[in-house]
Amino acid sequence: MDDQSRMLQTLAGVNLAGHSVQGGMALPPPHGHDGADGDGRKQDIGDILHQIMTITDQSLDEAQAKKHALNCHRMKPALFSVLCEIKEKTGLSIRGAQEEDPPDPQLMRLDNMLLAEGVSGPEKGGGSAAAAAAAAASGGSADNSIEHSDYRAKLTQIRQIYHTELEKYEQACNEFTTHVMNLLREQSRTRPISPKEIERMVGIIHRKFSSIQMQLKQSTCEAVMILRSRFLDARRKRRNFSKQATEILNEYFYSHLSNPYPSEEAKEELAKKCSITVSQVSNWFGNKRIRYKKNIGKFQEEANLYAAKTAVTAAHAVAAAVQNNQTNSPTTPNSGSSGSFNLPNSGDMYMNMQSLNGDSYQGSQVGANVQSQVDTLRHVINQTGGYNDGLGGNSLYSPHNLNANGGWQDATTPSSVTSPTEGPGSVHSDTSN
DNA sequence: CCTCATGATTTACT
DNA sequence: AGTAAATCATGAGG
Repeated sequence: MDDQSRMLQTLAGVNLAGHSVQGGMALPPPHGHDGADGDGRKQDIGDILHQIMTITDQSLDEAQAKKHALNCHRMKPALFSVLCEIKEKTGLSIRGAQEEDPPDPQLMRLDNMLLAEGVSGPEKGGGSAAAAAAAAASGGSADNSIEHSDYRAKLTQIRQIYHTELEKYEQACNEFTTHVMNLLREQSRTRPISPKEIERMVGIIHRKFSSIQMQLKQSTCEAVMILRSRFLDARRKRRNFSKQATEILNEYFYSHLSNPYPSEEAKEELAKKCSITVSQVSNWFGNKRIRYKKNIGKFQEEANLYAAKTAVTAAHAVAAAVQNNQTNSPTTPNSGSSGSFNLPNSGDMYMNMQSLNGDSYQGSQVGANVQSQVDTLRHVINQTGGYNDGLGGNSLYSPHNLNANGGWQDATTPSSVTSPTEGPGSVHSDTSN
């Protein structure tokens, strides 16, 4: 105790020497120390410190009286300031390092996720972004609208709970902070509490509350994840495409059997025609290709069926095209329909348009394509109704489209497409019938 | 209930 | 990023 008081005394002396508290020191000393200024002050401060140090040893009444006396002491402001400074310095040296904590990566992750899911962030979102994304992934057809609204409703519920809880915590945090601040301000009249210390205390409170907030965010994220996984599970519940859609897809597939890889535009077009999404079209073609390749025999009948169908459609198209060729200048045939892809039902020559690796055909190529279409028709029409369903090569659709590796022929140089004597996609057979 | 068909997902590859 | 291949999970028909 004595050592401590001596130390404090020294510190007080040192600090007081060069500070604004000097103003206070200029006042006449309380106990009539009229001697040398420096010595008198030191003695004075020493007395006060001694009183402070021994205050706990005294009885309550006595201490109360002393406290009051100290409070009223004219040296009090100066001493208070010094003590604050000492406290500040020792305090800072102790926790200086942990004062500025970096942004918690986990909290950032949670924040990002909540933002992405539309739980936090602007009200308008309301998870619609996430729902829309999920909708796009799930197909976005009308069938899923019920599930989407359900998902959205649940997400909104989570969002509401999250926000009310967050608000509650924030309010509690603010109330508690102001309470503590008032308390500290009040105490600062009797204890050396600097504004910085109050600030630090507020920081501590905020950190405590933010940890609660993090828990809230965590559980909200969990809830969203559960909801999402359930929604994704629901997505798995598949529904067969409509007969019409399957027909359209099959028609395209079998008329492009040499290269059944629709371009992005073709996929979009098919998706529109079938009222499904592009990814569903991709899925369908992926499944179809692999299943066709695995068991060509099984698909033979189907292939022939669609070949006949396509041929009949193509007949109309060719007839129209030929007529068109006769009326138009041979140098610019059919230039009007360039780039568009139409399904056979529309009566257009979509097969030709769509050939050549999905590139839009050039006007000069149309002549050749028309020619090939005519050839195709000659073969196919002759064979209509006469196809066999054997597994061998004597069928309308032969597995010649697949190369030795089991893959489809190189799309960039499909001989069946470029050859003017063979229709696109080898729709016709090798005249085995 | 069983089986097959089929849309969707996952994984690995390029 | 697009695809093949394997697999999952459900729908439909018997």
